[in-house]
Amino acid sequence: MPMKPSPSTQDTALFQRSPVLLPGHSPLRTTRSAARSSATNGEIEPAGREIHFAGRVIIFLEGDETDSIYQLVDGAIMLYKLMPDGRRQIVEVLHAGDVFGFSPAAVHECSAESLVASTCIVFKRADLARSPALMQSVNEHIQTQLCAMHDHAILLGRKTAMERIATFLMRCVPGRGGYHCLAPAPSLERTGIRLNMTRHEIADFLGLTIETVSRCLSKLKRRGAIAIDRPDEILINDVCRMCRLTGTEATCQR
Amino acid sequence: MPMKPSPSTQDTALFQRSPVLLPGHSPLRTTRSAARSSATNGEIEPAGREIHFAGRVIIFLEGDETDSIYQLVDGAIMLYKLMPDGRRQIVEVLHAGDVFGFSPAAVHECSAESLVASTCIVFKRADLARSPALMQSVNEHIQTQLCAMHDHAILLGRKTAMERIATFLMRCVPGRGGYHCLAPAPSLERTGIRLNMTRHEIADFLGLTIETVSRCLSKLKRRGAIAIDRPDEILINDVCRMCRLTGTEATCQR
DNA sequence: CGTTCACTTGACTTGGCTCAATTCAAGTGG
DNA sequence: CCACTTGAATTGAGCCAAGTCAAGTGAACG
Repeated sequence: MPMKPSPSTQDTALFQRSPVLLPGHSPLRTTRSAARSSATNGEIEPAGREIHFAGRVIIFLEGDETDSIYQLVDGAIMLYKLMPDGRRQIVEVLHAGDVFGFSPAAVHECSAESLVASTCIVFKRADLARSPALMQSVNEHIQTQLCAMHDHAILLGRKTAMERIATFLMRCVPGRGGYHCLAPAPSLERTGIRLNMTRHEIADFLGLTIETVSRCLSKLKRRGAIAIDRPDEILINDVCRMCRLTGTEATCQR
Repeated sequence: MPMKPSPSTQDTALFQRSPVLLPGHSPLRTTRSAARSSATNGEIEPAGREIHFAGRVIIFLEGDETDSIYQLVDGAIMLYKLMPDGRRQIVEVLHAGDVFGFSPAAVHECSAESLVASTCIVFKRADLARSPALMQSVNEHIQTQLCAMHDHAILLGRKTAMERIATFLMRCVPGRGGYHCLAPAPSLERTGIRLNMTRHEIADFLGLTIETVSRCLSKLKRRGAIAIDRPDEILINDVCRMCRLTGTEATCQR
């Protein structure tokens, strides 16, 4: 799996060094959330600064100095790492509740970019130690994320290209994505999903190439398993059948 | 990367269902550590139960019910997941300080087996919320582990077989293993390392086959980069040269 | 001034060839 | 006997190179 560094990946690293500041969405224009108001939505609340990002905005880069941690309130964010020669791996795709931005050092160990318009709460790392409630919330989410990484490790280490794509598509189905497929899920038959990622990003998340991603999706379409309305809007014709293609549907009874 | 499920992997899953209880090392024969003594070694201390394992003992299996979390005090433990057809992925290799055993559900999301004789402290999950100090410690370690998983994701998703092996060997070098290669490390030249894992386990950790692992090591030996004293005792002739083979040695200056 | 058409651009798809890593099959040695 | 090594054959996924498609952009025209 050598994977020649693709030029567009390189571009991201070389030419988007500074965040893409969209008018009215500057990541610097922050809103101080009511420091002592009751929790906004049951998540972390004390002393956090709320920040809004447009989609496709670089939030920070690997190596940037930092003393903060982030919790995603709404939206979707990807964390990625680059190898010196430009190979990229998207290491996590985060959703509401997920936390990010920590590293054992004073610099970020990976880069973060929003996939869609997103809202985060930012804290100083030091605040964590002071607020048990905050720590509690971070702790719970980070545990779940570590488990998700375990699942992703088996995907990257052992699954075939088709199994990876099927797993990825299942991730995007509301009820299922995360963990053990909730067998009697609300969405049994066909479901439309929105990917919010380009083929390139999907490839870099799943450890594949853009062409392999495209080919697998085409094969699924040919087989009638999915319909591709627009590149990032896909209709899964039978969710449980898709689940069976993931290679890990041990528990699903249907 | 389909990877035919190897028969021995299957055996582990099917025939070692119950922990291998070695005489005098039963995981059930636990020692209640002084509940209010000063911290044993700077790690978590309140209300934890200390447990000792011999090497090669299954600590728990994926799917086992649980309400505990573990912190490894000393030794080495691997966490792994199996696919229904027997493919295995070792998702983490843990060392002193690392925590494990959590999952979003009431059952373990992966299996744990000791690589060498090990000591753990076990807590009830509920204890976490009660003890800020405990939570603090767990939190710090889990953050580091998540970052290590990020590194492992790039290994599994983007590195070549040789880069994976080199990365793995570097992990085993005391000063280096974890994060960014500490350039002016104590051990510059040759270093002996002990793997504590079979070729099979290394393969399942790195997303390769046993033969590929063996071939890469042989190639490194032929090149004079390493000497293989015994299968799991390896001499790295030039640590910094090895580091350069990992594909991610951006910072190392030597 | 709005419509049309040629052109550009970027993302995606498809085909053909290649090769790294797997698979299969013997060994080898402690 | 089991773990590991080695060789030979196979193949899944990568790499290269076109080709398709949709969405602009802009100059020309009625």
